[in-house]
Amino acid sequence: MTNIRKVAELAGVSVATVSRTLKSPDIVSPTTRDKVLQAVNEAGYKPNLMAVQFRSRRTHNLVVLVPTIANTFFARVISGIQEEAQHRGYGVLLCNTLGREATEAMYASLVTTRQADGVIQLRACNPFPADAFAPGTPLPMVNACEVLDDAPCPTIRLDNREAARAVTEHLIGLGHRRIGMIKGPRRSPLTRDRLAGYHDALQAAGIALDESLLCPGDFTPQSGYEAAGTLVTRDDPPTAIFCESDEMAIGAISRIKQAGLSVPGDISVAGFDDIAFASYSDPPLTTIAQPAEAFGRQAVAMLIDVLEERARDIQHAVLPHELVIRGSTATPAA
Amino acid sequence: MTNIRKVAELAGVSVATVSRTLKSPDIVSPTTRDKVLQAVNEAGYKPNLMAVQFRSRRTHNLVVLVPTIANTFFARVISGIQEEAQHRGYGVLLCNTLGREATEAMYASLVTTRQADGVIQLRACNPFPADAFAPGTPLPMVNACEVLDDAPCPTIRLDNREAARAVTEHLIGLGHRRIGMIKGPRRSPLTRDRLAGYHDALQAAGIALDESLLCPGDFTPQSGYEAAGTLVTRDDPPTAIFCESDEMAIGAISRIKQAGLSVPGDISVAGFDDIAFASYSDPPLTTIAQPAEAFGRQAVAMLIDVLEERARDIQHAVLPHELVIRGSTATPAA
DNA sequence: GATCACGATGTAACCGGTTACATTGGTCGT
DNA sequence: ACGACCAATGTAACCGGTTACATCGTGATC
Repeated sequence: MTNIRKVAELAGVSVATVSRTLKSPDIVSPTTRDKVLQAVNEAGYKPNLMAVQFRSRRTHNLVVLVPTIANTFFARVISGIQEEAQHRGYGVLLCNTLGREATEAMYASLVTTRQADGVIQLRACNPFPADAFAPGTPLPMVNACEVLDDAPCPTIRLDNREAARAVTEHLIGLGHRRIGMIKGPRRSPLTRDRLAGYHDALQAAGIALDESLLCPGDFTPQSGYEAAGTLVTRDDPPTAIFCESDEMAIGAISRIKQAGLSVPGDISVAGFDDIAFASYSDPPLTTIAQPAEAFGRQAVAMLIDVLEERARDIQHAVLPHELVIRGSTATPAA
Repeated sequence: MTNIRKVAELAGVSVATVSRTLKSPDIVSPTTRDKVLQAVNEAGYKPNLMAVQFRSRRTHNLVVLVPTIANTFFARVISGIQEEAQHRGYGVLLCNTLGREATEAMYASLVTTRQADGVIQLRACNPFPADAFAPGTPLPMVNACEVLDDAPCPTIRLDNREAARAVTEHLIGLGHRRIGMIKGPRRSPLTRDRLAGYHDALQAAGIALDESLLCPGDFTPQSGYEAAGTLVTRDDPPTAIFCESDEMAIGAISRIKQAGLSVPGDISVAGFDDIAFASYSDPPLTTIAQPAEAFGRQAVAMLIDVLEERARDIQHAVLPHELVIRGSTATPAA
């Protein structure tokens, strides 16, 4: 393997001069610079970045903890992360944690063992043990999408409560009074906030909450399919269903049709996320569009600000959402 | 930062003893082992893996070059990669290349600069310059899913020709004679092989090839939607369309319905991949199921075999596929 | 009792860069 | 002519582990 010493020998200079030529060319004389660069070429020398990183105590790698990469929404967030990281000269270590805390902790230890500089956590959970860092040190992490209420680090989120209120209000505006909801996982702040927004809208319209219209789900099409099954087979099915993710909405529509009902003729369905398939579903999905790629880009930007100590204090960003009305919601049948 | 020297001092032994206690505990006496382990605990010592990797010239990281992470099929492959890599003690550096050669080359250089040990390439392209490695050295890469014909490394693929033949034969068996095809990108071996399988089936059934029924696509729902538009607005639209990906099939179905036609009543549609949404589309998609996660797992296994020099010679694996018949294909209207 | 083998531990070189500090030689001012 | 100063370069310590080799003590063997 060609290393800096070989190049130095070849160029007839010291290793320091080679290093300087490559790192700060302006402080070596043009003559030696040329000699060195020619030797670098001749030897096909590429610095061993492992050594550079080891010496500089910086890996320029970021760990991304994603609950499930199979979710199209996260796939978009990751695209944004990737793009911004590449642009800033950082690499991305992607970790599919399936929401398991042990797995998250394992990957987070990439930071404590110096294999990565920081973590982007897409789930509401702090994967670091309490004593992982010296007190006073800012946590090398940002928390995006699903965020902790009292996150000890920068966060980037949507106003989920407001978004859910907007969707529900849209359904109420169409004339719906019995509105079901297919929720996300019980523990998730997303579920809690969206549920609160749903409540807000019902309350504002003077509609009493019917707990039995709330079904649990886990964001997958399968769970939407199953939850819709329980709603549809009731004696008094709702006339509209708000799903906390497009994937669940697509599963729900499939189940509703299977029961011989039409969307939106018999039941309106609204989703959340605006994934690519939302436009191609039949009918196209009314949903909340999230700036998924922006989540990723911003997360990287904020994390690097922390890592490179440009951040004065802990920032919290709220990104904009938009209600996108398509064909899956309509006035209820009389 | 606590390092091995602090621990050694604390335990009253040499750094070598600490290192040995952690790496091969059996060669130190139980007495010192206990002393050292206690010191490790007390100091909260975690080895700096950066240093370990630097010394051992092994990073235990794998680079994955994925054309687009937004594709649900690749998301599944990546899950498999992730799982197997974690199990084998390797990390995954995921790189969304968007099929750009320059981006691929940049990420591939993570290997030449010793930031990663090997590459899993999910596109038919060799991202390394010809002189990146000494002649005779096996290329630290495996090529999966879309593979090069003369790959200089292990490959894992599907028998795409046979799979496409099976789908087309299924459509012919239902009575279709005018079968359109929405293809993948022109340069891709996948496109070529699947097209060949389509030809095979037509030829075996004595159906003449109609070039005008072949439309280009790029695997996205959008491209399927557009391609279906050109097929559907013809004077003599096909009675069936074979799409080279489920995502395109879902786009195509959306466009066919928009034209006032029914699936499969007027036009049957078949896809390829069997993504999660395939079951929930309306109608559910007939498609070719690929063992996506197995692609990922096997790619990791074969790459590690190369890296750890267990592989005698270059292996090529062909994974099984399965025709899954659902509601989107049926006998053509009389 | 001297020799030897062996287990346990210490010493220090090494991986491949970066960089503080030392050294050299030349220019400039007085 | 002499010292101050500066630009250009070299020397070597350092990052934090691993490991070849040296050393030491103990018990077995002859």
